[in-house]
Amino acid sequence: MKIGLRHIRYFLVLAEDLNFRRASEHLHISQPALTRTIQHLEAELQVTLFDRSQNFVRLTDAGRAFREGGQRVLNGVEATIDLTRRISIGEAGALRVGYTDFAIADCLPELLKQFHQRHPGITVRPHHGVTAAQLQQLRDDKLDIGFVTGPVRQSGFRSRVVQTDRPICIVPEGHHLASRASVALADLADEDFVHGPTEAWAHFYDYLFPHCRKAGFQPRIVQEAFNSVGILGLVSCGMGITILTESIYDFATGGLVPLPISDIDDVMVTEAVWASENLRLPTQHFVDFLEQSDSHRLQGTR
Amino acid sequence: MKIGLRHIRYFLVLAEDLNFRRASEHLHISQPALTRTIQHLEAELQVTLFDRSQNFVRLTDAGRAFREGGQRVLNGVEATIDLTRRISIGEAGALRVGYTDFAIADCLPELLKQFHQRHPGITVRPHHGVTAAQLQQLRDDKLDIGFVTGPVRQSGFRSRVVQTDRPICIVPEGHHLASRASVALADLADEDFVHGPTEAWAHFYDYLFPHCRKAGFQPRIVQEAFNSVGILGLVSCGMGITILTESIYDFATGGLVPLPISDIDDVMVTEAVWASENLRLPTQHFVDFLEQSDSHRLQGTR
DNA sequence: TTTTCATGATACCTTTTATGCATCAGAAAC
DNA sequence: GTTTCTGATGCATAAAAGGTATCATGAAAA
Repeated sequence: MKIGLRHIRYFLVLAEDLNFRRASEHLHISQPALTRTIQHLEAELQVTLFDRSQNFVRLTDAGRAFREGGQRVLNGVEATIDLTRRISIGEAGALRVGYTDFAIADCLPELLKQFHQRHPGITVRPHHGVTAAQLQQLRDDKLDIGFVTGPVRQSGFRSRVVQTDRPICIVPEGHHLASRASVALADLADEDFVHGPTEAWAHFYDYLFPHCRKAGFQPRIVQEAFNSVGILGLVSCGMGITILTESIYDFATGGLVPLPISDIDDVMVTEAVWASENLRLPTQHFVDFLEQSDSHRLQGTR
Repeated sequence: MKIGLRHIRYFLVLAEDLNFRRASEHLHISQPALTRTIQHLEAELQVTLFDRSQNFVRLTDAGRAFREGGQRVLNGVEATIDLTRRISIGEAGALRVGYTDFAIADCLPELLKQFHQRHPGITVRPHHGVTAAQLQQLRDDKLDIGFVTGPVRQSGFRSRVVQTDRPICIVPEGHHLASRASVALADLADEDFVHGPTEAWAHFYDYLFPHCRKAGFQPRIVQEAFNSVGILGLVSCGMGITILTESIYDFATGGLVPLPISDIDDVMVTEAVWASENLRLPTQHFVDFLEQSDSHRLQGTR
């Protein structure tokens, strides 16, 4: 015969009462049933857990150890059952959220904060990644929600615009354009550009380069940085100029001048994107949350 | 029906195999028995743990959580059973050891180190206390073994001499006796003495004062310190002289001069003392250990 | 297509385990 | 003494777990 939770439950009540009859009443079983269960437990352990006499019952040293361990076990079982139930109804769980530099710089912090308030049991696990990487991770079920540079129109995904950014030109202090109130794209034709990694940033440049072509030039890339912070750093030390978004610029530490671009009318969108089917419950909750929050605060914050 | 360890064991094997038939073979039960056990588990939890199809079985998110928790529970049960068994045969446990300043200054560290080598599963819990306090704690079953200033001849206790100390006189550097090679007790009759707390140190002064009386004087106490370190401190800053043991003097930081006392022949004994009956297993092991170690290194080390 | 094979679920019966009732044996209280 | 606690035991019953045979379904083979 094997030890089961029943033995531990009975044992703990008896260890509390130190009286077979009273413990059996608390357990709503007969006294002989309790006596035999404890006997079986002791036989299986090959350990005497209680010193019995007609006058008193008390724990042995081994019994005390078993009480501590048994209590921990029961607590563990209860906690496990509770967590499992909560996960199954979507009250608890983990949500793997991907984000780009553009998303984390603007809408994401507030969005995640509000989501956490609504679903405090769901742990958000953020993963930084460029758009292409996030889409692949979504396909591989490595990610539940991505925040990417849109628009995303691949099949198998649904998406929702969460943020719009107007691109701005960023030049170092002292640059010959720095005193201008704004620039037109054509003004930048002869400038040196600092650039993000070409492949990884494809989604951003897919948006930007057509505008440059329309203005009659191909940006001259002189430096490639690893990420947006790196780009701003290279610009601030005079390696060239760049085009990014206002929210990214807010992260700059100084030595930079932002210039509106007069002849770009459309905006760069950041979208939340998720698989179109077989959503895990936390993901479904996040999608529902996104759609609800549309009624309150819509799209980009600037 | 309630969840038992059986359900968890079966579940974990199935979560590993993800195949009812193979899992049932690993469990040495029939496939229908496993199917029903898992059904009962899911019904009791009100949670679907496995996605089943004719082609594959896989864990749900909730199932993954239950697997982690269940594994922890089983590990906890196993560890608890193991510890309980080891305690019951005396392989593990706790030993509450009391000690005086005299004991800790000499024999105790080596003794405990050797005991730990022989019984690595037994945790020694040291409790500092003067002789009287330790004897009371032994009576109250707050302590298993005491190391006290002997001799102890109260009924209900057994004891064994573990250390003998020859008292020495300790004077500050520059004291008028400091240049002597040794002193006789009578030489100290007019000195100021620094003293331990009278009541707590009764067992030590019961040993010392009769010698003084025989030499024709009652020590003049000018300062009472809280413990032996305090006594040495007060002596070193010139408040008076004291009589302690050589092993205690080894703890002094400087500014002190030890002087043998020529006319004290007997020694101060430190004894291990324990209750004479109903010993806990760790205590019994320690007593056995003490009696064995007598054959190797006997009594005091100096 | 049809057949075969492997899967998990069910039905039915047997075995094992747990429980309750009645009772015993020993110590303490009266 | 007698009563009244205590925990333990014997026996019958109920509940749980297990085994065998079989079903339904979908994938792979013929």
